[in-house]
Amino acid sequence: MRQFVIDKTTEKINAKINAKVEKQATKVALKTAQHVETLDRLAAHLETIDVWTRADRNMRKPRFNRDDIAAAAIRIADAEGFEAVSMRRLAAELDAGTMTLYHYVRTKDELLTLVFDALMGEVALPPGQRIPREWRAAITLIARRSRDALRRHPWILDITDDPSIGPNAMRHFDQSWQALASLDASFEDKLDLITVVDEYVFGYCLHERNNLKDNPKDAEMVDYIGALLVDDEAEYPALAGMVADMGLPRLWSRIHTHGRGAGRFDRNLARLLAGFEASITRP
Amino acid sequence: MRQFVIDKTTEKINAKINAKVEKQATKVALKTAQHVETLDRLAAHLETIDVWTRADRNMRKPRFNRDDIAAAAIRIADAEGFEAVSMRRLAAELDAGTMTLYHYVRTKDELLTLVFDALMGEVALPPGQRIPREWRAAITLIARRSRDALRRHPWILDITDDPSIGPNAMRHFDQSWQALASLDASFEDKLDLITVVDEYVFGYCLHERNNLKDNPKDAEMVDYIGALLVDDEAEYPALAGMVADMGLPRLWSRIHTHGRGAGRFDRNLARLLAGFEASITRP
DNA sequence: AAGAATAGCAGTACACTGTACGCCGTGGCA
DNA sequence: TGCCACGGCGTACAGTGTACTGCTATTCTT
Repeated sequence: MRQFVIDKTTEKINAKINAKVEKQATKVALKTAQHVETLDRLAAHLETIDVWTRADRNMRKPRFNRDDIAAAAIRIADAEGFEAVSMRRLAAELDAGTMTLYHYVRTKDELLTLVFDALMGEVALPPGQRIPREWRAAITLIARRSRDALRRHPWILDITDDPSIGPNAMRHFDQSWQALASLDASFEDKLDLITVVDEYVFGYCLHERNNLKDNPKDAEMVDYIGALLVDDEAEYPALAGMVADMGLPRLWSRIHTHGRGAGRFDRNLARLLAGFEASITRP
Repeated sequence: MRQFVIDKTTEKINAKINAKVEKQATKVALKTAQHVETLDRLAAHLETIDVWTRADRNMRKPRFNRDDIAAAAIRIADAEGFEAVSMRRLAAELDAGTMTLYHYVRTKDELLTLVFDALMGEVALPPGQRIPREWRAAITLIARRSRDALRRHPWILDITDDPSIGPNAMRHFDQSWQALASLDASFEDKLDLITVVDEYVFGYCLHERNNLKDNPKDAEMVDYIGALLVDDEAEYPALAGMVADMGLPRLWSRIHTHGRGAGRFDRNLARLLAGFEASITRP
C-alpha cells in the first residue's frame, strides 16, 4: 500500500509536470516563431525539467498498466466468479507470466484494492451528468448507482482486505458532498448522512446477495424451519404465533417475497432520509 | 448443508422422543409400584421406541460434536485471525487428524455456516433477559447487541459463503419480532423494520472495521490525499472548497474523528427508527 | 553502429490450502 | 467367536500466493 501510494503519486506528479511543460512549450513555441533565441532557453528549460521525466523515458515500456490488470480481474470475476481470480488465471488472461503481475502490484491484496477502486469508478457519476439540486433526489440517485454497481459485481463484497481510499472512492465522496449542497446542516450532520447512506447501501446489498444465494428448494426450507419450530415452540414464541395464525408455508412465502421486493431499497432509504431531516440541527 | 439439516433434525427429534419416553416412564413407574404387569408393557413399549434411539447407542461415540468444532474455530479466529482457521490448524487445536473434521462437517463452508450461527447465538438475548416493552428501546437493545458481537469477532464479515438460516439466526429473528410487539404496524412494515435494522448494523460494522484497519500514519494519509486533490482540483470541487476553508489537515482530522465517534451508531439508528415511525401505515 | 545497462518478464520452487480416497482399529451384535 | 459398520486419520493431489533468480529486450551511451 505504501509503495502503491508513492508510485501512484510520482506517476501523477510526472504526468502533471509533463502537461505543464507541454502547455508552456506550445505557448513559448508561438513566440519562438519570432524570437529564435527563446528556443534555446526553452531547450535549456526542458533539459532541466528532464530530470523528472527521464526516469520514465529511460525505461523499457511496460506492456500493461494497473488499470489494464484491474480491468482483466473484473472481467474474470464477472464471468467466472471471484474465486476464479487467481494470479495465474489473471496472468493467463493477459497472456503474461504469472510473476509479471508482481511488477505492477506488490501483492494480491493490493490488486484487489485497485479492483475495488475501479468499481468505485462505476458508482461515481459520469462527468456529463449533473447532480440534482434537491438533496434528497441527489443522494437517492447516488445511492441507487452504488446499489446498481454492487449488484453488477456482487463479488466485491468478498474483498475482505482494507480497500483504503482510492481516487474513485474520493470522487464518490466528493459527489455525495455536492449532493448535499442544498441541505442546510452542520458539517458533522452531513458527514453522518453521507456515511449512513453508504452503510445502508452496503448492508442492503450484502443482505440481498446472501438472500439470493440461499434459495434451496423452498419446500425443503419450509420443512427445515418447521422442524426447528416444532423442536420447541417456547424458543420461538413470535414465530410460533404467526405460524398458528397463517400457517408456515404462507408465512415463509410472505417473508421470502418481501425480502426480494423491488421497492424495499427506495422505501427504506426514504425513511432513513426523512428521519434524518427531522433531526437535523441547523448550523 | 442438506446433510447438516437432516442430521440436526434427527438429533433433535431423538432428543425429544427420549424426553417424552422418560417422562412417560416416570408416570408409568408410579403405577407399576402397584401393578407389576404394567412394567412388562412399559418394557415392551421402550423396546419399540428404541428403534429411534438405537442408532445413537449403537454407534461408536464420536469424540466431538459440531459445537465443539465451531467453538474451536471461533477461538482460533479470535486469537490468530480468520485466515488462520484452516482445517489443519483446527484439527491441531482439537488434537485430531485433519480429515477427522470431515466426519462432522461436509465442507469447510459448512463449518463456517456453523460458526456463523454460533455467533448469532451471541447476539440473541439470553433466556433470562426480558425484552423492553417499548419497541424503540427493544430494537435498539437488539441492534446494540448485534453490533457488539460483530465488534468482538470482526472476522465474521469475512465469511462470504451463504450463512443460511440457523437456529440461532432464527432466535434473533424471533426476538426482533417480539421487540416490535408494542408497535402498531402492518406485517410488511414490521418486516421492513427488522430487515433494515439488521442491514444497518452490518453496514455500520463493515464500515467501522475497514476504517479501523486503514489507519496508516495519518500524516501520510494527509499527504496522499493532498496529492490526489492537487492532481486536479476540478475533479473534487466539494473537497477542494473545504480544503480552502479549513485546510486539509483539519478537514481530514474532522472526518477521521467523526468516523470513529462513539455516538454515531445510536444517533443514526435513532434517526432511522424515527423516520420509520413517521411513515408507518397503521393496519 | 555496436556495446552496456537496466528494466520488464517469467520459470522454478516452496509452503500452504481444501479435500478425495482408502486403510486401520474399535465397538456392539450375532 | 467372528462380523461389520463406522469413527478416525495418513497420504496424495490439485491449486493457491509469492520469493528467488536468471533471461531478454529496449534504450542510452559511445
